[in-house]
Amino acid sequence: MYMHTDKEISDSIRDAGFRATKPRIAVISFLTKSKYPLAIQKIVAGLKRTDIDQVTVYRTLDAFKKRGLVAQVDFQHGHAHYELKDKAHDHHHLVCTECSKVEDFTGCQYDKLVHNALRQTRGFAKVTDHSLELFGLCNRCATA
Amino acid sequence: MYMHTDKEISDSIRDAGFRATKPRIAVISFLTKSKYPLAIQKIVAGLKRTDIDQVTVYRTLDAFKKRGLVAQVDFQHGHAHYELKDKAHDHHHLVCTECSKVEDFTGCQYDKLVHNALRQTRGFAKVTDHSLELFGLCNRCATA
DNA sequence: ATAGATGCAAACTATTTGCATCCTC
DNA sequence: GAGGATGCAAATAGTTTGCATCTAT
Repeated sequence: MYMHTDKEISDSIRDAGFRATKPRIAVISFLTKSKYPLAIQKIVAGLKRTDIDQVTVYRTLDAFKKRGLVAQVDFQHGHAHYELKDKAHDHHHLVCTECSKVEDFTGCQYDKLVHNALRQTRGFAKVTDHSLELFGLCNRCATA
Repeated sequence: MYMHTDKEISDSIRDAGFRATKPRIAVISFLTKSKYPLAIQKIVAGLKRTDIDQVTVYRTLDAFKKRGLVAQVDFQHGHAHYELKDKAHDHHHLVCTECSKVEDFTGCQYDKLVHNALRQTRGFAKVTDHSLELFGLCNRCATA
């Protein structure tokens, strides 16, 4: 999702079928700058100078998620995290259960996984998305 | 997690380092009977004749989760689901995004996944758990 | 007997809804 | 100008905490 200028962001928002409003551009722009999935509160906090309401952030992320622009990620912290979806570079997260440190990894073999799952189950027509997280201990927490 | 009698369930609770109380036995026993991960509310509702407080269910599941007896699963429905962990038979879920139908599948190649992830990342010492869900459309919803 | 577990009330956090107003297309 | 999007207030849902009481070991 190589979006850097406001123009590029606006276009991708319109491509997804939405109006390119200031709040939406700001949310996407902010996510573009983050290395890792963010909690809603972090997004709202990061956007506080722009005076965007929390509710708008919720609605924006929800809408974008439905169109596949944004991924909702669960770190088992009791609230959702969001990141931009980069369809060309599927990746997942390794999360430290002690300190919440996050690192990315790739190579979940999605196609294989889907094929295998559809073969085993009988009641599903297709797979449209997936979530995969690994939980463990980072070096620091493992030795502490 | 082949637990059917109260005796077996009690023992496994004690093995995990807890006291085998009526609420805990009831929660595990109830989960044993479910094919799929359950929302807290479903568990509380299913246990209503036993007069177990919601808070106790939360605490029980939380404690069991920490000891690896129970798995917390995220279907992106806004609340957690729980199921017994069967260490010998790792499985995952295919979830219909329309009607929430769930089916299991196996074969995520956990060891490979872990090895690959630890090789790619530099900051992690070990992986202790994983979550994997596929989302799609069931036959009924796909044709509707 | 004693430490762990429970229940109840209350707090807190996360998320959703309704509606009048606003702004993009 | 019309319909989608926003902001504010308020409601709802999900989860956690404090503390007195209870109970498994």
